Amino acid sequence: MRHTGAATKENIVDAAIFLFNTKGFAGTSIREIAEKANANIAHISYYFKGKNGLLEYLVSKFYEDYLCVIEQCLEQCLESPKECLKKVIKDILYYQFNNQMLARFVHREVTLDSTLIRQVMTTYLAKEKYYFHKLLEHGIKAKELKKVDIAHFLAYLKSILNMPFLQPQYLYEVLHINPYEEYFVKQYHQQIISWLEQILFAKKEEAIRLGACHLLK
Amino acid sequence: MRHTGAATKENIVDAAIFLFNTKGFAGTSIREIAEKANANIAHISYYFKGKNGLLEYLVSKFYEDYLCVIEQCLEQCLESPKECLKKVIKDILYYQFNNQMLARFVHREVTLDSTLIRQVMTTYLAKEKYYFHKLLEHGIKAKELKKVDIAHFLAYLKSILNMPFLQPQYLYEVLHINPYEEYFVKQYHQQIISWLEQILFAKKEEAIRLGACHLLK
Amino acid sequence: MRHTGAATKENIVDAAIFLFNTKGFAGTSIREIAEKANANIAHISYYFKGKNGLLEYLVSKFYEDYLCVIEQCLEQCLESPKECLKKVIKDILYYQFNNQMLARFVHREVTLDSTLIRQVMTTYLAKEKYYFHKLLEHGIKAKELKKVDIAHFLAYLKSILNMPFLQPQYLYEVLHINPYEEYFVKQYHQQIISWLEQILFAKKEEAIRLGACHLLK
Amino acid sequence: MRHTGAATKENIVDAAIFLFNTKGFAGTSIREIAEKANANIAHISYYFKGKNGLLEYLVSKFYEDYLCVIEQCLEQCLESPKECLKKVIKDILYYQFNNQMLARFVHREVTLDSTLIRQVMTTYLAKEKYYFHKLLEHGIKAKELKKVDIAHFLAYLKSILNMPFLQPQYLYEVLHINPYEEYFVKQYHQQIISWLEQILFAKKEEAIRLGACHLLK
DNA sequence: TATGAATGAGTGTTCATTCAT
DNA sequence: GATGAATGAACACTCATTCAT
Repeated sequence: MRHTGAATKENIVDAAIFLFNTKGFAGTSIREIAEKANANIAHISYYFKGKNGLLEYLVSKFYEDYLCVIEQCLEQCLESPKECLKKVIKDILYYQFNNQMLARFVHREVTLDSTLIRQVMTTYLAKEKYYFHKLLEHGIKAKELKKVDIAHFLAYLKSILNMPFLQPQYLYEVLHINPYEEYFVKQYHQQIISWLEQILFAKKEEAIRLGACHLLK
Repeated sequence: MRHTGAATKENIVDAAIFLFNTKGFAGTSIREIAEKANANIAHISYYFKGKNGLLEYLVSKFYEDYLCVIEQCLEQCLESPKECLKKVIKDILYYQFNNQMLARFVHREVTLDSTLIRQVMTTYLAKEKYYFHKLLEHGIKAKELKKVDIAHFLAYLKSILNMPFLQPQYLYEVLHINPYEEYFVKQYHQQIISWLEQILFAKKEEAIRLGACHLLK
Repeated sequence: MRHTGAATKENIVDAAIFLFNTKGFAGTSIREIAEKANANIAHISYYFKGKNGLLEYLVSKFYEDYLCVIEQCLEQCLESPKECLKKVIKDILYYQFNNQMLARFVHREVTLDSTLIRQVMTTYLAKEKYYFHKLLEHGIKAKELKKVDIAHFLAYLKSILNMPFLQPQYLYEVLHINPYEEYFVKQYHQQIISWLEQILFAKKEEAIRLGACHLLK
Repeated sequence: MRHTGAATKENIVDAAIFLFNTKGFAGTSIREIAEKANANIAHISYYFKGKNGLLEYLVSKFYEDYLCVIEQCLEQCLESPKECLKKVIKDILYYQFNNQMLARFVHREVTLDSTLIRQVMTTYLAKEKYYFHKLLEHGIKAKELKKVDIAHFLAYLKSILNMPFLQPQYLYEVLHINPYEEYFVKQYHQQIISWLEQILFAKKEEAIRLGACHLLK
């Protein structure tokens, strides 16, 4: 049986994502991938220049699309920084939800020490940080956002944005939250917004109320 | 040359933690561990019943000590749930800080799908959840804590408690925060407390102030 | 240097037969086989799915050809059961003689307790027994053969058919019979026929003679 | 728990016989033996000078007792060579029946090529051959036995004497004869005697009858 | 371009033995 | 004398990759 190159490549990608997600990169052999993809073992080296090439391909794919999502947001968002941040958060959540297996695998693999990972750090995550940094800065200047420590806040934001996709089994089996159905993202999104309302977003009402109080004195 | 068992065993554990932390469990060979530990390869199977036995040993060790930390807190904390929660958070942070490599490795490995992980989930993490659940419930009843969705809050809390230890290189290389020096924990601890003040802890002052305001009307 | 598959495979089979014959299956390592066959160690797993696969292959090969020999005999033998039996015995002897090393190894290995052996028992040896049983029954019915206990006779026949190939060194070193040269088979074959003449084959002459005696009375 | 040396040694011997019988010498590890014998692994090297020492011990034990059986027979047998031969055969059968596992293991191991086996050949089996040879020679001289080729007859005799103990599973599973119960030995013994009556023992009756016939002419 | 065959390095594990106690 | 710990060699096997076709 002959496969068209494109289909085979796609099959390999899908199989790799599934297996890397489940068993980790180092814990998966290209034999397993080829078998699951109904492809020849040599295809992997052929298309992706080896197992590591496949890893690079998938990680890059994830982060490139990821950055695309952010960039599209930033382009469209001509409104306030706050609304823009809200949209970015929502889009990132849905992007990760729609690529759950890839997301889990990449987020896990990114915790290792390797040259590939260092590259990712300086290429994609630095860029991501830049976007967020700019957005937050603007928001703070515009007094839409509280004066928070940006670095710490980013650590905070990243951790809650990634957590459900890095540890879905914890949510599912321990907390009895099902992160695989769409209802979850909606709910989790609202939750994050609610947290940000308290932590990040400057509260106009309170300001007004306080002002009112002050006036009464 | 004969080594004493205890020292060799400890060397293996240390080497394994270091290497698993750096390269992942599947990415590390027992030969590397033995070499780094200046031990015989057979020692690993001898002491830990194979590579998987070593994994189980380390994961169990981490979580047992982890639960110990929580349990000791709960025993000592006869004060308010809120203060108890604060102490638990602080102790967990410092426990993870003092076992950074082990923590990173375990948190990463726990994102895989395997029977070992499932055991950990149902054994240790279920217990941890139980402790937190009880604490939060009490706090909410006592009106020291806001009425939050406990499951979602736990996801939130866990993610920010673990994040710096799971992804220290992100902090270090992207955010330029150094998570390896003690100053970081102190700061991060305060940060978390500050977040919780806004999200979880019922604000007495505000209540009073609001009350005062009300009186003024 | 690349070897053609067929040649390498054959080399492995030959080396394995030689070494298993000499040192036994469990006493031979695949390294030795690969070395003797001038093949890569991985070839053995590659061609035969592991050492056990190689064992199964050899045992099956032996018994399949063995049964073939018997079946061909039975097909051709349209004469008397007695003559057919004689031919089967001769062909089995020569088949084993021509595959001495394989025969010794298989006969030895078949004395172990394992699932493989049990399969052989129920697959090949049961079939062999069926053929012999049928043949003997016919012969007995036709009064060409004496009324012997078939099961016991089969045990007897098998033991003398296999013995020289299972224990050639006993013949050679203790009895000073050389079972490796063709002269031996010829002689041993005659010997067996002579034994069967006395034990199994109904003696026409005697019957006649006795009859004659009887007439004389 | 301390074992007395003698008991431990016996346990090891029993365990070794059982396991060697089942899985073969090379297929059994001293760990398994020690475990089954509830003994320390070091005991085996300690008592028997290693695994090979244990092998030698068991093989020697088997053949020494085996020769003892024959020698006792020969001493007691002051009657005719024929009756003596009958008794030897019976005693050998029962000796092997009473040491089934050891017999199977030794008979199997003796089909290998090794220096140990060569020693056994020249030490015990040569002696056995000598006894049988003498006995047969006497019998033939005394015209109690037919003039048979002694070497071939010995091969024949050995094969039928050993077969049920070397391949009990063939008897059991293929021929549906149970070689493990005492009834079998009795029956098999009679069978052998019956075969020998036809092959080896000079037939007085026939001689007489023939003579009678001759007279009648 | 696509692929089955081939490969040597590397995997985790088990081995029989030795040694200090 | 008896034994638990220690050991290096060997085990069967799988790995990712390469190569000729």
